[in-house]
Amino acid sequence: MTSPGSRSPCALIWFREDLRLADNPALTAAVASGVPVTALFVLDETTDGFRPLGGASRWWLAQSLKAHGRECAKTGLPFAVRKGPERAVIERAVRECGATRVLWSRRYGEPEATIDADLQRALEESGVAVETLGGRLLHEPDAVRSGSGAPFKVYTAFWRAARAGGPPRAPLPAPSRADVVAGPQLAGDELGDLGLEPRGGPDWARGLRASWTPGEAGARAALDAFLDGGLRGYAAARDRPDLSGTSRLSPHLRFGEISPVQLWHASEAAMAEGSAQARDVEKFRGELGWREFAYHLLAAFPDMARRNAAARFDDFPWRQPEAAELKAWRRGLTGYPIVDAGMRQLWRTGWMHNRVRMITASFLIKDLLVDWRIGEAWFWDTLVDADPANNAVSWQWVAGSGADAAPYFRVFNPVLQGRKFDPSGDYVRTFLPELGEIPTKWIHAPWEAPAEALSAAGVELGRHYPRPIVDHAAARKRALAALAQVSGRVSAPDD
DNA sequence: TTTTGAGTTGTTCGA
DNA sequence: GTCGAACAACTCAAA
Repeated sequence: MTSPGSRSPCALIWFREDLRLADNPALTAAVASGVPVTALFVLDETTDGFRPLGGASRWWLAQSLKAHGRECAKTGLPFAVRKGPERAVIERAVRECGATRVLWSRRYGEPEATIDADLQRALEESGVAVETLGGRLLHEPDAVRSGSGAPFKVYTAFWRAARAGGPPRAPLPAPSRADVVAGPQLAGDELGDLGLEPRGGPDWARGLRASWTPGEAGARAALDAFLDGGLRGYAAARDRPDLSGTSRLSPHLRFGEISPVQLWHASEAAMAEGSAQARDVEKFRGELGWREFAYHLLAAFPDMARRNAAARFDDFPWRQPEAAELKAWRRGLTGYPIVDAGMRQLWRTGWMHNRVRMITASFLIKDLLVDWRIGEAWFWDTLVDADPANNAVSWQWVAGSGADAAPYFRVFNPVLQGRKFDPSGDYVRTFLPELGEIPTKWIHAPWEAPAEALSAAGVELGRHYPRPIVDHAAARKRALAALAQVSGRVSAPDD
């Protein structure tokens, strides 16, 4: 065994949630250093405090790592994947390849940020240079502050302040094969041995395979398709689950296959060449803004996935749901078509339209009065874009337990929402084939349809499709009463 | 310090 | 059918 000192210096790029070569500041810095570069990804399922990835995310990660391996190979960058505790794996890899510098893109949640800081200190004490760069976000979460220096708790103010700093930096090109000086190839684990993909049992990943192309090239293709057709009219169409009005870029962003900086400038270019209107581009950027805001809040409230940001919600009288109720929600058998279509889209494709996420979440929280954390956990397990910041912040937003003060009366009516945002009923018909023949007039409330219409459509309620498991009007009253219990109303002071 | 206007995404009721 | 007001009271952000 040779001592590290006898090796020629090299740089280790540690890929994490930035599985891309283009616009990757850490990678660009590694390549620019001029020393040979080698790359590593670590699958850590043992370190204390990490939230295990959900099933859909594990599937995505497996595909994304394969794709990333191919991209690295094309560029001449040695890439390996290893399983084990991050810190020990990185320290060992540094010794093995004699790395004199280690680079990575920053992570923002906990315990990741602390683990990174500790590792950086340890490496630097042993004489290894460490460079941590941004790349996941447009703005560092702690760089945007209100006038009083506190983190923002209201989106509009946050986004206004964030944008006051000017447009984001220009995106970086992917290093070319000629740029890359290949370092030593680290021995790695076979992807198939990592256990990321489901084995045995029903092939639930089939729908995911049919719906997505994970990886940097797939991300680029999704962006091109969006720029081609989706961005024009985005402001209006993004709320319509029966249209293809959204970018569907969320899982690619989640795993860093594409960066928000790239998306920002791509939308800028589309506007410049006249293929998109300012209104649509602004709306799209606003969605990037929500992602930024979620990370901003997560930095301020690291417990966002576990605790109510508004402490008064700790006393909220959640119901202990019956197993059957929860099962009906998860399987899409609540009897409310828009809710059920959403839950089945989620199960089948690993993704749900944003509008329908709000409706299904509102139904669980407000209609069934179930603790938002139960829903958050289900989404975490089943969404391919399950993001530690977005998922937790969004569920708390619907619950009203988030940092901002939500109007107490924000309770979604699943019938009205369905009629308003899926007016054709095509979204429901796509995911609830048993309702395929029901006329649009009753598609969102089949129990209101006359008996003849139901039998003509071949539907017997309670047999082919369930009756509503709760009465929404009554559930709404119950939810408002429960919310009143934790309202900030101060009882009369007895002074 | 105090004040003021606003707060992604809603629903219902009554005119 | 359409429209505007009402729906807690609170917290946030900025003036």
